[in-house]
Amino acid sequence: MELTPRKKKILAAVIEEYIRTAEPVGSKAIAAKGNLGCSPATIRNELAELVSRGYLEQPHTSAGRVPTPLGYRMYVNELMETQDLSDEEVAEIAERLSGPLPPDQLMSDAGRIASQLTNYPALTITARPAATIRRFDLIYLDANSFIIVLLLSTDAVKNKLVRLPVSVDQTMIQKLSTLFNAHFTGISENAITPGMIHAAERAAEDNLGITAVIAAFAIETLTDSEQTQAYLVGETQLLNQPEFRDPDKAHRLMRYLTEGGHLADLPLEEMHGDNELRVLIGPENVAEELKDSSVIIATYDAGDNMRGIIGVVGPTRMDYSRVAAKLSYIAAGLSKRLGGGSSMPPPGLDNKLIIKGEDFDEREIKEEENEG
Amino acid sequence: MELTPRKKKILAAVIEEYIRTAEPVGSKAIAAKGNLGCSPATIRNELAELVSRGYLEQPHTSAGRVPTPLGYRMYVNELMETQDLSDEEVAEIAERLSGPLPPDQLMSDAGRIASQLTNYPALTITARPAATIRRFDLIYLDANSFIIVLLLSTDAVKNKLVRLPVSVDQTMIQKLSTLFNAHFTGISENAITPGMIHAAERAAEDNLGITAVIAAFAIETLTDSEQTQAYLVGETQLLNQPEFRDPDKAHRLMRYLTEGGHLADLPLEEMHGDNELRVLIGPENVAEELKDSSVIIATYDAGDNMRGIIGVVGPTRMDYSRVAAKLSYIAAGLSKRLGGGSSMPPPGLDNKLIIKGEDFDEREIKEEENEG
DNA sequence: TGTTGGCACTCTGTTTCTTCGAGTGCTAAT
DNA sequence: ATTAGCACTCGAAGAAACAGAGTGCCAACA
Repeated sequence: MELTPRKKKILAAVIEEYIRTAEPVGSKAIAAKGNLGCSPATIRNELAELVSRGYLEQPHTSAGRVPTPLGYRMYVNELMETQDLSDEEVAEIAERLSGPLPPDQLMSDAGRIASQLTNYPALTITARPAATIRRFDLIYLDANSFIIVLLLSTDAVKNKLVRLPVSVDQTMIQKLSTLFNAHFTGISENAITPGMIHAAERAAEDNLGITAVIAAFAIETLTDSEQTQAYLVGETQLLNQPEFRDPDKAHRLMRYLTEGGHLADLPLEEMHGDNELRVLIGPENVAEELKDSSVIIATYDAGDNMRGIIGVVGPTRMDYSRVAAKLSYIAAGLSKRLGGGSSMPPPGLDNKLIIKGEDFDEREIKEEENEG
Repeated sequence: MELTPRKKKILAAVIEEYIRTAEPVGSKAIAAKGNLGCSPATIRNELAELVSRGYLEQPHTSAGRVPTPLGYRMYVNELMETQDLSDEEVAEIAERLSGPLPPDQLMSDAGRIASQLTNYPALTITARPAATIRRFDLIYLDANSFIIVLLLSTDAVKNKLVRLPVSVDQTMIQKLSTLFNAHFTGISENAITPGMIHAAERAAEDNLGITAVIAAFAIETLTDSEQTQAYLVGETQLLNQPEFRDPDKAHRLMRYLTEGGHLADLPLEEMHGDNELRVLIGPENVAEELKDSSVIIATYDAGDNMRGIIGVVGPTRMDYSRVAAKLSYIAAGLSKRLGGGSSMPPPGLDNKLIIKGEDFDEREIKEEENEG
């Protein structure tokens, strides 16, 4: 059953006030905001119903109301208004994303910006598609060393300096270079078989094991290139939040975020279209450690078939509206920089972003719940 | 004036007990440890004197004693006994440092190990000596792109994929490659002058600005190579320490450590010989934010004239002896891996490490200090 | 029927007071 | 020089009292 417009307004008011103050909010405070012309008593009736329908809860009888995850979900899906960024904010983001930085740096910088602007820890995740090698080059240095240079299909260039315990001559290196270019380009990691390596070894008349070294580097590079990388910046911001004044609680979450690489597998299945935000509220997170935190992520086009995620983590009492606006602008900026052109998008664009969330069930709370 | 042997024993006992419990320690507790055959009353006399000489202090009358920075300094310099690592610890460190990892990874891994083994945040700093370019290679890809490959004097290889808005032919690339190899190798960053670049441009008959692009990359690479890099791992461990139960305090220190790159300039002047530990206790740290923390750092030989620092940060009530043992073994391991051979040093070696600290002044505390 | 003022009630956070005990410094005895 | 004894101090912890914010409900009202 739909909520009446007034209930929605009240719910939104409670949530916004709670986000602002982190204190349970009472009927009086809402009435004082003045938006709806009715008395605290009326609001109390409405609040009671919002509680019984699961959108709010009371820490104890005779305290104000606090939003439940369901309440936040409703707020995010239907109630909250998209915020505009201030001109300064737009300018700052644009400025900081416009530097002549290499993609990796740009992305980690974007995380830093997100964290600083939202005052929450920010995460960045880059998923790389399986790459292939586009070109091999072996640069002969001297009898005992050469450099392997690999150009990947993603335009990344990888290299390695190889020192040999034995001598090779320049023609051998040349031969190997040609061979590898002929047979090892354009294929994926698991297409490189021991058989191929042996064949190349024979063809180059290499009895020093150089072929194997090169092949190993190729495989290693391809394997690495597939890995998703995840970074976290601004963990310390958590300590600003009243809900993390308990050091143990803070420690638990921070450990989860920084250790064990949980970050990487966190929202991978949440990868979705560009210019779309996703909000995971409290128990909607699969990880136990995140059950009373919220995560907002935006996906962006990182160019070359790569897709990136940028997001922030915070308590469920997160300023969804503000964070969404900033994240989406940052993500749009990254898409522009990495995917398409090199200038920043107009700041108005982000209003069109879709905030997509989970479905939710309103649950009826029984009048009386016996326990013990 | 030297402390009597018994005073030293008592001071050591106080410090060790305080490190263990984080509570002010009383005369009774020390007597109970049994090492010295005298009664609590005697110990009280001795304690009183240690207080008046500045090694200990009392949070308030009728509380136990707490070490002052001077007390810790004395402990570190003269009192503390070098600890041996357990076989498991030796095995774990050796195991984790023996992987076939590239140097960068190895160093950041070492930080992780240090943090996990000591339960304090760990920092790693790498200072790179100014590098020169040993060799230039330009790899022609197609009319619109080529790769720059630089081999540095440090054996590092850097590269960049350049895409051009205009066409070049292979001979031009070749010509530039030869030119750069002839004139831009073996020199330092600031030896590259605009004049040189112009000269090269003319010599190569390059009117497309390609020379400038290559030169810019060379300069950028050289600049980068000089920078010291600093990492911090395990910041969250701070939250374990009772002295950081106050989230604001913890936040302040963590922010200092993680932001603004203070880390890099922290103990740079503390660079010192290999296999030597340095301990900075509380106010001995120059940074205001570290005034009631301690830092222990070990320097290791990172090979190729590079020098690395690995260390931990914690409250002044740090387990100096335990941390010193672990850090020195890790540093020795890194030196071996990166500098000399590739096997781990024997675990006994670390006992020979010098713990070098600051000089200190014993200050006489007047019987009565009037204030207000 | 929905809204409102009034009022008794509940519950928490804060403050104040008390108590408890660890630890001290001092003194006198050994 | 060391030690036992003792009075004293001071903070931590607990108990009691208090204030106030907020509620639910009832009766009055539009």
